[in-house]
Amino acid sequence: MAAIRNARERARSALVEEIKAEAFRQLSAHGSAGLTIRAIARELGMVPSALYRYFPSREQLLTAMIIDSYTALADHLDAAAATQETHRNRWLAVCRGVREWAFDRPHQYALLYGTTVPGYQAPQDTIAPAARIPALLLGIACDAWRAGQLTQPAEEPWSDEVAANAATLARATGLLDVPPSLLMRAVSAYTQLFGAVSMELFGHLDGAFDDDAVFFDHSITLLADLVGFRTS
Amino acid sequence: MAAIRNARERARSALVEEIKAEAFRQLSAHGSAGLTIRAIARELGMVPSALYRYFPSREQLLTAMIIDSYTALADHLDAAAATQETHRNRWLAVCRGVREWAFDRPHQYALLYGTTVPGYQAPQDTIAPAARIPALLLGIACDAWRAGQLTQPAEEPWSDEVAANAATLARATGLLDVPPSLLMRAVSAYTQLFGAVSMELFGHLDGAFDDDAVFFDHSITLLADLVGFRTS
DNA sequence: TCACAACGAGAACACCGTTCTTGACGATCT
DNA sequence: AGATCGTCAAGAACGGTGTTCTCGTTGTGA
Repeated sequence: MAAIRNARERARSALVEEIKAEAFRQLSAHGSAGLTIRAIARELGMVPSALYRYFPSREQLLTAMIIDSYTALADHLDAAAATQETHRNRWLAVCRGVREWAFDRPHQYALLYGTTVPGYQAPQDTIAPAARIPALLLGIACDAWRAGQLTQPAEEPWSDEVAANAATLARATGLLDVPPSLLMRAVSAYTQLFGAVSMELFGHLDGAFDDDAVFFDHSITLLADLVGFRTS
Repeated sequence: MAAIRNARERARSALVEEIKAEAFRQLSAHGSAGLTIRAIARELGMVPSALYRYFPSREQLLTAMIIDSYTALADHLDAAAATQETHRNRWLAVCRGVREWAFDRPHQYALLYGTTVPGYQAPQDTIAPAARIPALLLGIACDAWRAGQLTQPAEEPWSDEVAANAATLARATGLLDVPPSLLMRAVSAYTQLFGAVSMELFGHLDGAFDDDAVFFDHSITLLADLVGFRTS
């Protein structure tokens, strides 16, 4: 960020932050459907049209909130990973961190990982912050492999098709020094992680367990084993 | 269903079906945000208030659509399972059926498995049709076990907490004759399945693979192994 | 045949996102 | 210092939304 030039710009960016803060308040209180330009303006003592000086549309405000949220989640996960020594425990801490973060702010999680497709558009600005999360997980798995802390995956039937896709994945992530099969397993675990959190949060596990957290923990353990993390 | 009594009731239920059909048309064309009472009425040549004779609110119309959709998906999956002989192939066919169904009608899938609600409410009427899908998956896994077609799961560290939750799961599903660890694994696979479909559909896998279908197939194979399905 | 319930139409209410115009204010240049 | 110009908040307005209510009409069951 460039240094703040003058009072006007300072006031402007302060107001942008205030608007987002109020928007997050509305989001957590009433969900994204209740997040309304007019309500934000009302709460801030402005007139609705005034907000258009700062965000060209409701959708762009949501985009800004999505970017901030991805960043907040990624920071939260970085911090969770930093608390653990072993690779396996770092991986598990990140998984638990996702669930924790999601349940503390369900509407914000839903903004990121809930329905995002009216014909689908992921604004270019959101993809970089969003990519931090899978990158963190894959990074931990790769670090473990490099440190010799992963059990060798059993040889598996490995068709040319799968091999080609695994190679593309390696290229897309820039992780070319590890076995592609590891990357595939890690991405599978990544989808399982968010599947488990979303299914629980959105009520698809209601009534199945006494304590969903225990199932979640068991579930990420199974997947950590699948990726190959050694029990320390 | 009771027999249709008179012309009025026949007209009524026909109109209910027409409204839902038009609503599904709007849903697939413009997404759930573009699904509007007024647009449906317009298309049907009625006035908006007239629809309130048939559905007391937009939300209740959506609820009816959700129930129909769960039923359609479950029927689709039943049919997919019926095409296969071995337990493993039936399981895999169901997994592929979910993805297939979802990508044929993304908005309808999002209605079921995307963000469900501000503050959450799953109307009681939706839970029975929704439960058919996990029941189908768990049923296949249990059939395989009863038929001796599952490899024994390796002994795993099995805390009292996990055991208690597994027991609750067995009770909730009524599947008391199979190892609880199998049920836990099957539910894990269930969350992974919908995680993989949702992540792909909602754009969280964009750019990772040349062909997402290949990754998906590989992924469900990994999880089928985890559940214990023998490669035939 | 009559009374009642169900029905469609229409107007109205309170919201929503967004646009446009108007007037004031602050920063900048001469 | 004064004129100028861009930025800003306000207000009114437009077209859209879900929903409610009233009012004739019309089919149905007694």
